[in-house]
Amino acid sequence: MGIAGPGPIPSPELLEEFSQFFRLLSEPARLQLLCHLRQGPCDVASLIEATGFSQSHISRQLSQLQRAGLVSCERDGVRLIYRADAELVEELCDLVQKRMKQRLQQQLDQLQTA
Amino acid sequence: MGIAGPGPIPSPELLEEFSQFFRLLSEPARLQLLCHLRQGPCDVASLIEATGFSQSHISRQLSQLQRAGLVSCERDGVRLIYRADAELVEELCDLVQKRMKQRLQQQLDQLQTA
DNA sequence: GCTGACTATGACCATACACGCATACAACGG
DNA sequence: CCGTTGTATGCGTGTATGGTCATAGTCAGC
Repeated sequence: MGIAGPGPIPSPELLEEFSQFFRLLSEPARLQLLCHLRQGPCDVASLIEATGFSQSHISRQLSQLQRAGLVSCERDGVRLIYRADAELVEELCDLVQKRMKQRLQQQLDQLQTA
Repeated sequence: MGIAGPGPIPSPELLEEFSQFFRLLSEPARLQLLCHLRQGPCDVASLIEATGFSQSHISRQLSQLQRAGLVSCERDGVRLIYRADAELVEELCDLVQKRMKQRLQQQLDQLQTA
């Protein structure tokens, strides 16, 4: 009885929450930041260096991820060290990736039988 | 070694594909359509009736979902019957929902110990 | 072929938001 | 206390896209 399973249609509020969550992952910049942080905790300077984004942009994206609980940070003096919190993102991406492979394989098969 | 796991940072192209996929689910309207279709195959008129969206809007959203392989359709005379294809969406939503419960529970616990 | 029902698409507007710049705020060292 | 460094935020801009209306396309029956 998940949001997308058989059963009553979820309330607009619930739909809104789900969509907001997925929206977080719908931006390459944020996914990129999450990928870097999955390598291990990281300070903002490294993220700037690695991604090429402006400091302000990164700050905003990280705070969004933090509000969703996907990322947390601790101070080291004046710097902030961020870390990726949930393995949820990995699981989600694994599912999508599996599905992508599947679809590509199907298309391949169709080309070969034709 | 998923996109978000430890290992090399995924290419921009891959990040873009993932984000596009998640973007599909980042819109309440599309989630709503998916929810309805999970109840069973459905023609467009019913979707219009159920959601209150305009015909053109629904048509666009469905074609987006179709391109991603989340939905497919067959003709019944002049009408189109759509059906939700992947259980992927359900799995994704289940994961997110599990995570949401978890976070809410944590917040509850914090309130009770304080 | 013509008509009527259903669906897709082009044109358009309004809004959301990514992104950068400048600046204000916070924390350490002198 | 003041300068330096690092982070957050107000503001402006450009772009993407949700949503509607009008219209063109598609299919079945007469």
